[in-house]
Amino acid sequence: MGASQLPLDQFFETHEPRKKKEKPIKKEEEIIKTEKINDVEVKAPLTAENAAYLLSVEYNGKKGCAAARFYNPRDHLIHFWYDNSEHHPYCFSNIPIEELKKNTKITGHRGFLDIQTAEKQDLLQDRTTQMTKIIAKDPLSIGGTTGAIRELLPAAWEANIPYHKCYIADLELTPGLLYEVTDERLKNVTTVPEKIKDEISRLFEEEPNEVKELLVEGLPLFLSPIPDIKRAAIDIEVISPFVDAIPRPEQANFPVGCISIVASDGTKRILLLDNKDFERGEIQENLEGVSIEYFNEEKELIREIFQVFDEFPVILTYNGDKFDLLYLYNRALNHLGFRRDEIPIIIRKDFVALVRNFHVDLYRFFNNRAVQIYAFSAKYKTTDLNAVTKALLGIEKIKVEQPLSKLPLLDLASYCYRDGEITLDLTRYSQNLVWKLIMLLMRISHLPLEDVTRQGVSSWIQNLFYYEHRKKGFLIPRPEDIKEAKGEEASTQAIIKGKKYKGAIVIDPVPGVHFDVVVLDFASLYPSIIKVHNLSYETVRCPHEECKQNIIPDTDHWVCKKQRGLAGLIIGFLRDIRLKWFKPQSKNRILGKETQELFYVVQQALKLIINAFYGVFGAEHFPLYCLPVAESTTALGRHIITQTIEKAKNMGISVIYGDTDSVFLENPSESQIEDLKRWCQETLEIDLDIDKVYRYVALSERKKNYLGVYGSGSVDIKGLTGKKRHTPLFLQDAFFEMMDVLSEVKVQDDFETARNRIRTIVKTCLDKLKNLEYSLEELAFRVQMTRHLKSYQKTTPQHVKAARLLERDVEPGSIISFVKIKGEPGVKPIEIASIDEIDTEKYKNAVESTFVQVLDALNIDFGSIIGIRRLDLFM
DNA sequence: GCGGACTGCTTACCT
DNA sequence: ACAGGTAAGCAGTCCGCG
Repeated sequence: MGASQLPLDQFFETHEPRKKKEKPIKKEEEIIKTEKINDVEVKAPLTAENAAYLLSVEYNGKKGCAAARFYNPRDHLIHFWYDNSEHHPYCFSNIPIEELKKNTKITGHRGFLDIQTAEKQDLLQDRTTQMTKIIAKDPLSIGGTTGAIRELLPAAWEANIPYHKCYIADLELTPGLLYEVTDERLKNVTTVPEKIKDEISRLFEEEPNEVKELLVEGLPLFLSPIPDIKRAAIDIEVISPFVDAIPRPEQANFPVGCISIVASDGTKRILLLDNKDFERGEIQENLEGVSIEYFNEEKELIREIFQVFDEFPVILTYNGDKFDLLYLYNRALNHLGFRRDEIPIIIRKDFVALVRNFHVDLYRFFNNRAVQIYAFSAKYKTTDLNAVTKALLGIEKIKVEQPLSKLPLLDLASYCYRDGEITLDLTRYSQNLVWKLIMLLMRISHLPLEDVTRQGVSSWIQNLFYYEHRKKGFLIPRPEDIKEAKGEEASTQAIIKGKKYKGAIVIDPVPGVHFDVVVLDFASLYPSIIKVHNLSYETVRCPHEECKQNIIPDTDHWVCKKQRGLAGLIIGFLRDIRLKWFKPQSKNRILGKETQELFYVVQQALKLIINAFYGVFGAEHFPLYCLPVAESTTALGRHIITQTIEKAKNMGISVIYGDTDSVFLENPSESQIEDLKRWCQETLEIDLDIDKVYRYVALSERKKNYLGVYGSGSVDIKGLTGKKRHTPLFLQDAFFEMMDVLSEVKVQDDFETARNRIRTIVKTCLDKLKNLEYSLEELAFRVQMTRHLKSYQKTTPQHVKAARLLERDVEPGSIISFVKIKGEPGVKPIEIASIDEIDTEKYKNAVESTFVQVLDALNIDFGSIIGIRRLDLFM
């Protein structure tokens, strides 16, 4: 297959002219130096029989070159490979080479190596341009130190790309794929089953060559087997005398009392500091089959865990970057007298790494908003370990009644073990779904393992773009180049104050109950728009006079008719291969469970990237930020939904609601649906699909707020207060009781009985409230503190008021549980409130407004439901 | 001095 | 550290009120 003849040499000839073998060929040992972990170096070349998966590239300062790390699935070890292609860091200047050669500051720079001319394609101007390539001995000489080469130039291109990413792009490497070394070169040896390759290729027969090239490049990423890399989760507990304060990893003042190690090879260990002041307690149920090892000295315990780090190619933690590994490092170095070289941990700028293998902090991965929303449909709302495992695995952390530092040793061990176990399981459940997802995202973004799990979607997409630029010989524009070429003015005005441009539209709902509602939506609307309308930073407001007539509706922007835009090309390909192959085939039983599962994860990974594409063009910190692209995308989106609604109305269909990319149709006939779909396909070139069919939908006049009941009786609740996570539990419960009632409604007449049952629910709820039969926990509003307590300067929201009454540190992200009380200050955290302080009047209002949202839609008056007299009585 | 109208801040949600 | 749009509740401000 194509990828097995990776055109490295060809690449170097066209884009990377290299001095022809002036240097003596290195001896094999030097070229293929692999290291067995534990510092025992062995020669284990990456041969065809010994091929290994590329996991990362980094710059090795000692050796002065790029170092790649591979996972060998046979010995489960990490192997190192050092660059032998004489690749060096570089950047570009637009100053002619002769002139630059005279600049002695540059040619005399201590890191200066060479200077060359380079022909590059300038996409913004749509022309080729002569650039001067300045090559340096080390990355810091290009940038990152004072007086670096990029600072000596009036303007430098491609000077801000971290060297390891640069190396990956230039050698066209794909982390996550299988490599061997032949003829002293890294060679991708991934193979794709011929049959599948042929079938997919057929689907792309009509596509232009550029797309076919992407296909050849892309298929191995999606189809090659994903290694189930041996990995261990670790979790540490610190014995602190302070009950409420979480130990500070920077200080690491208290001993590490317990460490759990739970690994994919079946390893189950607990390392315990045998503290004689502590009660031992009894062995817990979940510790069966776990090896519990006692240490008299903390130093020995730490030494043991450092040893363990070397036994596994990948160490998993949950928040290890900010806590566990940082704590271990500082504890070992500053309190236990370890030498730096005895600690296998490196504190890097943005994360904590391991010297010889990999540290994956799952907290950072699950905290990624795109992962949370697109991969896991926002099943977890907060990203603490408990919330995530509860949502994904159905398992929770062990609940403890007393502070951790007061627990008997074996209870602590049990608690710690569970944390390790669920951390590992997060990567293992559903046939390693999360692990496979990570590996696929690595391949698609071409980012190393440690980067892809920590960086956001903008960085994934940035790297994917840069990779394609380098591969095609396109000059990567600087942010200011894009700004200058496109202007900074938006041509639309946002509805929300402080936003940069206008977004989607939401159709005013037609209030009331509507039976037999069909919801149609445009499949990945924004990605489709970007593809179909050729939107990209270089094509929107392109330099050609003749394209200026090609206006995007509702804006002053135009789009290129001459060149295919890179964004549209890439996203179009990713979208098409997902829709045409992976999504349908993931449901194809004939392929067998394993393949189906792989395809499911692939389409999930693609969805993640695809959905984020539009957003990054509107994000100022994205290096290819281009407001006109984002603005054109939403403008076309508005145009498309508006046209569709117009058409539907002309066809006599009643459109009762719509939001961004969806239209709610009341009781349309099948032929009407078909006609509308065909019209969209033919006129707008975007596919309109049936998303869901409701038995009935209840709409109020509020947007983004509705209730739909499916034929099966299950209820879809959108935006209603009763479902929001800060709503007190007693109210959520009453609300869901009402939902149960509504799910049984089949025809209009059923609302009569429903109404009576709802009346009972509301009355019971209000009665229990009046008699204070609810607990403080049930009455608590649970609101997240998104920032540090002191940062609330402008106003003091209630949850902040409550948090301040706690008189302790409250970490950003934590949930404050508070109740509303009579008199000042109006709220109290449940920790210090008592039931007789409750302000029932305020709660009554909350009950009313929650129910009113639904009753409004059913055209039922809240007063009538509980009876006006009751309301008076209540007060 | 106080309440209503208004704006702004904050959170949680929708697409 | 991907976007904008909407709802709700409260905090804070301004204005009128002989």
